[in-house]
Amino acid sequence: MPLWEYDGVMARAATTSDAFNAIAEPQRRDILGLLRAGEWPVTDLAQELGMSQPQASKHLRVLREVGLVRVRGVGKQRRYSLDAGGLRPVHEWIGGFEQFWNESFDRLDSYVQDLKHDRRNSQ
Amino acid sequence: MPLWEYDGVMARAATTSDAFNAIAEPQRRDILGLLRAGEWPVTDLAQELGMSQPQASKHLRVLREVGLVRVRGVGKQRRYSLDAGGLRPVHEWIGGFEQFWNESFDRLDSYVQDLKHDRRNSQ
DNA sequence: TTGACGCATGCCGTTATGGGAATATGATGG
DNA sequence: CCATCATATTCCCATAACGGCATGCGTCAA
Repeated sequence: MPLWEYDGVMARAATTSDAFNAIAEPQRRDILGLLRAGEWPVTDLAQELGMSQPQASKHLRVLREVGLVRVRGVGKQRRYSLDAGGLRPVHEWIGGFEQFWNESFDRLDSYVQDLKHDRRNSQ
Repeated sequence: MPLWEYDGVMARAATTSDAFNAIAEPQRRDILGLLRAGEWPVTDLAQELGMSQPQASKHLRVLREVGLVRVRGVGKQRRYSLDAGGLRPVHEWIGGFEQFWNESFDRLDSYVQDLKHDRRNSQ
């Protein structure tokens, strides 16, 4: 049966396919943070962040695939650098909620007012 | 053996425990987006977004646990509302990269310059 | 109290994911 | 070509996470 006709149980969807998911992993955020300081060869980066070399490579692969880092070969090394542009969509999405942060307290406050009101009316 | 002495293979760590992970799921982002319009009872929300009621409840639970939504019982309904404050840490983290967005082109440009240079020298 | 409605949970099946360990691949210097 | 350093990939394990489905639970009206 062709894949496009498959109608069985749909399990978990792929998640390491966009910036949102890439930065959901703490270690990948650490990597990005480190890369703000400039280029890093994998081994140094792994040691600096206390992770194994394979793990570093794997995380870097994810970051590469979603376009958050770039690589450049220098001798036997592969130096990774930041490509922060990929974070822009996330920033913009979050930006759509910025106006609601300050409202939070107001809403909570009016909510509390409602509670008081209800209590007054029921005692 | 007590959990704290367990030293076997450490598998995947829990991921639905903070805002970063909560918003990594597209449907949860949809829910948050919808909640900007105000309070929503679960069923309406599920229908509006084309997801099953149980799925909506499950996603809402995650959002509740990481503090991105609030609930309020109204009759038999449970009305969910936005608690955008939880997005603030994400926004701040991303903010730490904002200065690198515009730099991106410069970096890419100098990278291209290097390439040209290398080609000139090797032909 | 009994239905009915609205929602939360539990269970199952499938896939994704992260970590460790071992191994493959690539580039460099001799 | 060969040995070596730097990385990437593969294999395996354990478990988290999603979706569908069935069911439990709480609230309200009759």
